[in-house]
Amino acid sequence: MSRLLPKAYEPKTVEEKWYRFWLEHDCFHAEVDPGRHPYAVVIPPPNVTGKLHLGHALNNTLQDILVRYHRMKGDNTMWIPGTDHAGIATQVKVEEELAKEGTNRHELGREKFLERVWQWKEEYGGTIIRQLKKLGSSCDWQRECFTMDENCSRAVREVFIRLYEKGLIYRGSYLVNWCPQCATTLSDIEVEHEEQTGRLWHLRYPLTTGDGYIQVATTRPETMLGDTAVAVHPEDERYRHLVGKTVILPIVNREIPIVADEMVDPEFGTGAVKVTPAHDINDFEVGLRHNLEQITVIGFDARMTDAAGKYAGMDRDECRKALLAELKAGGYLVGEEPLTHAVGTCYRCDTVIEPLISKQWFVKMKPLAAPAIKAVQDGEIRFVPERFTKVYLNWMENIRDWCISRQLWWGHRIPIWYCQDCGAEIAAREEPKTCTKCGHSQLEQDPDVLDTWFSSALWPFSTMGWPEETAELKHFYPTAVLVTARDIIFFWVARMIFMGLEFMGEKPFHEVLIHGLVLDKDGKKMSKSRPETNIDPLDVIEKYGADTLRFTLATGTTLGQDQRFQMEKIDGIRNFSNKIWNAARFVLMNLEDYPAEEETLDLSALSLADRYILSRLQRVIVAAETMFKRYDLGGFANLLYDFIWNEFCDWYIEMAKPMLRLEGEAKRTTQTVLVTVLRQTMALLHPYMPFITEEIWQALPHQGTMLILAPWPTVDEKLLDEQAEAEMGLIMNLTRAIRNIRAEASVDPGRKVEAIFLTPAPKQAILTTNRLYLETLAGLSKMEVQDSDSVKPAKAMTAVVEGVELFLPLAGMVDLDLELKRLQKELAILEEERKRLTGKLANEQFVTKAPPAVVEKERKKLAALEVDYQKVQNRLAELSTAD
RNA sequence: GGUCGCGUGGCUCAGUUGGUUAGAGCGCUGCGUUCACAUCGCAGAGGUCACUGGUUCGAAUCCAGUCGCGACCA
Repeated sequence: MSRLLPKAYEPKTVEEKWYRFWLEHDCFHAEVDPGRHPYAVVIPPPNVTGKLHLGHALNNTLQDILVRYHRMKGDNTMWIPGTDHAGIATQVKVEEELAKEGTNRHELGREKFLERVWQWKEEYGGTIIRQLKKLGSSCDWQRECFTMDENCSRAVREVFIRLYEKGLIYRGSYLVNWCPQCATTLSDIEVEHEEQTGRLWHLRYPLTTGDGYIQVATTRPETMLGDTAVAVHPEDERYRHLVGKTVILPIVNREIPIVADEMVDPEFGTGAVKVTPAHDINDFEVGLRHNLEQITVIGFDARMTDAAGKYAGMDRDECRKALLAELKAGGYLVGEEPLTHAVGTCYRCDTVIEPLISKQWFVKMKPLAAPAIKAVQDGEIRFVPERFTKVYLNWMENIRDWCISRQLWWGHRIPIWYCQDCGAEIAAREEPKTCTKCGHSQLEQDPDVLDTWFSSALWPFSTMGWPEETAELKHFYPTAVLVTARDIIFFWVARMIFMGLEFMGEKPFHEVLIHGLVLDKDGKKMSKSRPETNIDPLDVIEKYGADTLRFTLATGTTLGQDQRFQMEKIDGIRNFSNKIWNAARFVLMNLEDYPAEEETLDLSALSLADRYILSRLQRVIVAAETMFKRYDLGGFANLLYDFIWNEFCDWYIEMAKPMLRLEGEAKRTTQTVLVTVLRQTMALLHPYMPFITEEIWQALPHQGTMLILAPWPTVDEKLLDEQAEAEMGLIMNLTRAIRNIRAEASVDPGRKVEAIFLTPAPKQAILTTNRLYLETLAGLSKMEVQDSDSVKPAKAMTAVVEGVELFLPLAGMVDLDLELKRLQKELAILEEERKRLTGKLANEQFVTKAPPAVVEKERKKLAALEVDYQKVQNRLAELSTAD
């Protein structure tokens, strides 16, 4: 490989090259190996027809970071990828395609339609997988799964049958969420609640006795045709006398009772509500409690049914208008007011949901929820951040039975057959030939399919071959961590937990890492309706490279918090990539005479800068350990950014430059440190930016074949060097002080100046041994180091840094006024801080109650401050008298 | 209505169990093109940490309340 790297980093070719290389060397694949510590992750399977969006990019970046980190740490790391068949979403797409051809699924028939869906899947299903690869995801592609493949399908049937046989799956009549557009039921969580401004109509229902009315308030007047009661709160004084009486339902002329039920909120509307058990979930429950008739007046097509009398056949919205007109004419409509309320809409198509009674399949949840609650309460499964535990528990504890049948064709067909002769209901793993009851062979399978989430709930074990007792399950289950966004806790995380506990007898994962959403630059959810705010991650990868996208997303991550995505940020990280690239170029350019084969780090030969940067590197390695444990991936990314840019590039490389101009051991040691630090830094950064780090690592002297499989850096305690960090700190502060003076005095940047330092002996040594750094970094022509009581230069710009008095006798350039102002400003700052500290230490309470270490620290601080303060003050006095 | 989160320099955000003079990136100002990088360097300006009260020797951090924003559940 050429060591002549281009001046600017070009991600495209580099990324393609290394991804291919890793695949060719099978780096992502893991085999069962009982001798090694397993680390398994299953991907949240994206929608098979989907395209990568920024949410996926974040989700998979985080997973890949964890996976690459653990792989380098030596764990037997396996990341199972795959896709979800996404029932409604996929079916809708294919139906759209059919519509363009002027046909539809009913004309095609079920079998032909499913062929089309599979065709579609073959054609477009690979898209998201290819995109995941572009992101750099190091998934074990040999283990790629699909929720409709043979393995997963078998697991689905097995789970269904076992639950059925246990009595935990049943078929029942219940009020379900019906989407008239998608023509299917939806589970409770597939319904989104949208705030809408509607109206609250007040209707009066005449009492049967003829002596008055009861006034009800409703947002859905058209459902009155199916009213079978009026309800009031049992303790509502206004209505107590009416409970038990009946009213005549206007227009319909049905006599219906007034019942008392706790469900009614006396504060809302008139305090009396109409009860429509067939069209509202609360009313449905009231109906059950009071034995009310359920009259379905709206059908599956969102049109009024025959039970609606003369309104039959009318669309629900038209019916509302017509009905209101008639009610008004009849004097039953007594008022209306605007009201914002939550309306249930379909999460797919946004159509307003119609609650309807129908026969559906349900999973009985209470028995399954109990262990799932316990596992989390006992801390066996840990949510990160912890607060999501509550979200989960809240939902689990109030869970209702799960409606799992969907009136779709694309999905796992419910494994139930009905005997056309005797009506028996047969659950079977394979299609039965004859009825188990009557022996006849006229069997018909239930036409419905299962909720997509039914199959994804089994994902952690179905992908490892369950119900077979595979070696994979034994070794890799439970998986280590599940990484997902918080909007999917109910849909998926919760269901995996109870399914895992029920069928594996063990939780599916130890930890759940919940990350936030990626919002647009205005902090709004990205949506199709505002395409201008949508950023396509593939465009970003194309332009800036996957590393940049990954690092941008990673640095923006704080535990569980949403992040805004801004292109300015991308630019910043692109610059960071370029910075790394050029730092590497610099190191490589200075390695011509470097004997890579004999690389050894001789501790006794290290310069202060060497000791400093090596020590700082150790601190980064230490931080990695604790930050990864806490899942503070964003924090560690920022730490690396800072270490690389500020400490390594801005300081160490600049200090290395003069060293590299020397000959012999000094140069060689510097080369060694440059290589060592850069190589280790590339390792630390690799989980975040796999491509550029591999590219650089390969170009540097190294051992082993590739960085992706290189060992994770470990701390070398010998290199932790507090003293070096402190001494370097002094050099850095003096450098800054000199630069500051130079800038304020407008000294030409190219001009070298003289500097005199006055300080007691211990610091003199530090300054003299490290004079090369000061001279180079601060632009000094010569420097003198003298005792504190030496004669001070009369005309000079000055500063005091950590007890060191600094003089720059800028011949002909010293502006006395400017200098006085500078020093006065400095003194004011010191003065304020001195006051603060003196006050604090004078406080009896503080000295006695604060921890001694804290008090001691403050004392030392004050002492050091006093010195500087005095010196600045003296200098000011001198200048004033000299004037 | 319930639960949760957020409110920190012009903008976007960090801030671990309360303890240096509250940090970063972008933006802004001034200077700078020979020797890794102008996708850069150096220097600098800019914050009563939403508000009120409380706990504490000490609060951006803990508690209570108020206001504003967001999410989820009902």
